[in-house]
Parts: sequence; C-alpha cells; structure tokens
Amino acid sequence: MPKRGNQPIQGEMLQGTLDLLILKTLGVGPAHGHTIAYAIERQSEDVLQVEHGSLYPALHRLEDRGWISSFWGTSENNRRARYYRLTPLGRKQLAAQTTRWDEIVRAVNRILRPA
Amino acid sequence: MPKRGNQPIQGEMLQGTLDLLILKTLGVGPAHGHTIAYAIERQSEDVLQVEHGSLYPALHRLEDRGWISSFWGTSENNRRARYYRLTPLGRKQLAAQTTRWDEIVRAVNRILRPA
DNA sequence: GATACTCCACTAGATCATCTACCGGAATGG
DNA sequence: CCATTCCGGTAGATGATCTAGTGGAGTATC
Repeated sequence: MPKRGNQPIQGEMLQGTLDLLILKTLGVGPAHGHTIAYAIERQSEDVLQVEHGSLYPALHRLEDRGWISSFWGTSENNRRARYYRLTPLGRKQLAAQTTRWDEIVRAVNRILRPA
Repeated sequence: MPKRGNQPIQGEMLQGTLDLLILKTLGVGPAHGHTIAYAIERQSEDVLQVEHGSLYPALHRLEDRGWISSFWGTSENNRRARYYRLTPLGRKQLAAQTTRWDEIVRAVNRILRPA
C-alpha cells in the first residue's frame, strides 16, 4: 500500500465513529480484523485510517456489548484469524447509529451553513 | 429553556467538532461563553448540546493555540463576561477545519452508502 | 533448513476531549 | 433580605484513540 499524503483522521474529529464504520462493514458479512480495516480505508478512498491500536479495542468493545460475535477461522492467506459477524442486536445498533450520524451531520451543517 | 427529549450528543460521536463549532460561531463576531453555547444549541435546532464543562476548556484551548483572543466586558444582562473573538489565525483554522469536516463526512458517507 | 518477510492478533501506556458535579461572585426580582 | 439568574470556572473520572511495541505462524528466498 502506497504511503499517503493525508494525515490520519481518526481521533482528530469523530470519536465513536469507528464503531459505526465497523458495524457497517460487517453488515455485508463476517470478516477478520485486517479485512475490516482495509475495507474501511479503501471504501473511504484512503481518507479514513484505522490503526491497529484502535481497531482491536473497538472490536472487543463491540463484542462485549453484544453487537458482534467472533469465531476463529482461517484467512484467505491461510493464517489463523478471528472472524467477526454482526449479531441481530448489532444490526439494530447499526441502524440506530446511522440515523444518529445523519442527524449530527445535518445539525453541524446547519451551523456551518445557515440557511 | 424547555427540557429536551433528545439525548445529548457531544462526546458520543464527534470529538473535536466542538472547536469547529465555536470557531464558526465566533466567525460572525465576538461573543461570550453563554452566548456561544446558546447559539450552537439553537442553530443546531437543539440536536447539539454544549456543556459548561466542555465549553470553557475548549475556549481556553483555542485561546492557547492562538485561534481566538479574549477580553473582559459587560454582557447584555449587565454582567461581567469574557468575550472571545476570532484571530486571523483562527479564521484560517476555521476554513481548514470546515474543509476537513466536509471531507470526513463524504468519506463516512461513502462507507455508509456505497455507490 | 536457515532467514527474512508478511499476515494476523493483541496490549500497555499515554494523550486528550468530554462529562458530571461542583464552587464563587455579582446582578436582579420578590 | 433571600432566592434566582447569569456568568466563569475547575477537579476528577470516563472513554476512545494513538504510539509503539510483542509474538506467532505461514510463505518465500537463498
């Protein structure tokens, strides 16, 4: 992967958004850590960065809350990998957080660009 | 001010966004803490909350960074109030952070709603 | 078969913005 | 006088993130 000119963006703004992004990524099917991080970076066109040190705590946090569940498997590269999948509760959470996100964006935009 | 049904939103998502909102609010002219908080809440149609415990640290932080400057004055209610105004550096920062915000929103939306 | 490299998971420690829950003072209203 | 409102502020805790590592197992190279 080429070195990017962009600065990393997580943490600078957007705390808690990582959870939403992970849930959304898992919405299409189970995946393991590396895949999740790569998918987020790729789909955001390399604007968003996912550091290992943020990813795994987030995954464990989401699992603790019952929004995702995990199982050990073998990756596409024949390596031991922990796969995560969205739970029914997680799917509800994904919907709720998406609505929330949209609401926040609208609210901030009302301030940045008053009618 | 009526009690709102909404849950507070700051901190849940959006860390660091408060700075942007303050800078933007001060973009139209000097204001003191209470006014700033009230303006953000009102313009966001009560979606965004600004707690005292977040506001003042943020104002001091922004002043430390040279993005805003302050002076003591008297409020509309004839009370001692510290007014803040945007510095030229702060105006640049406002522009930069606005661009950044837009970029992040686009990036997150690409993930939430792939083409 | 030794070595280097990649893939994958994970963690400790620190940083930093935020929230909760306070305090203190000065003006206003009853 | 007393309660309330307006205004600024802080201490301590919480919690997500980042930095900078560890370790192990498969793969490729020599």
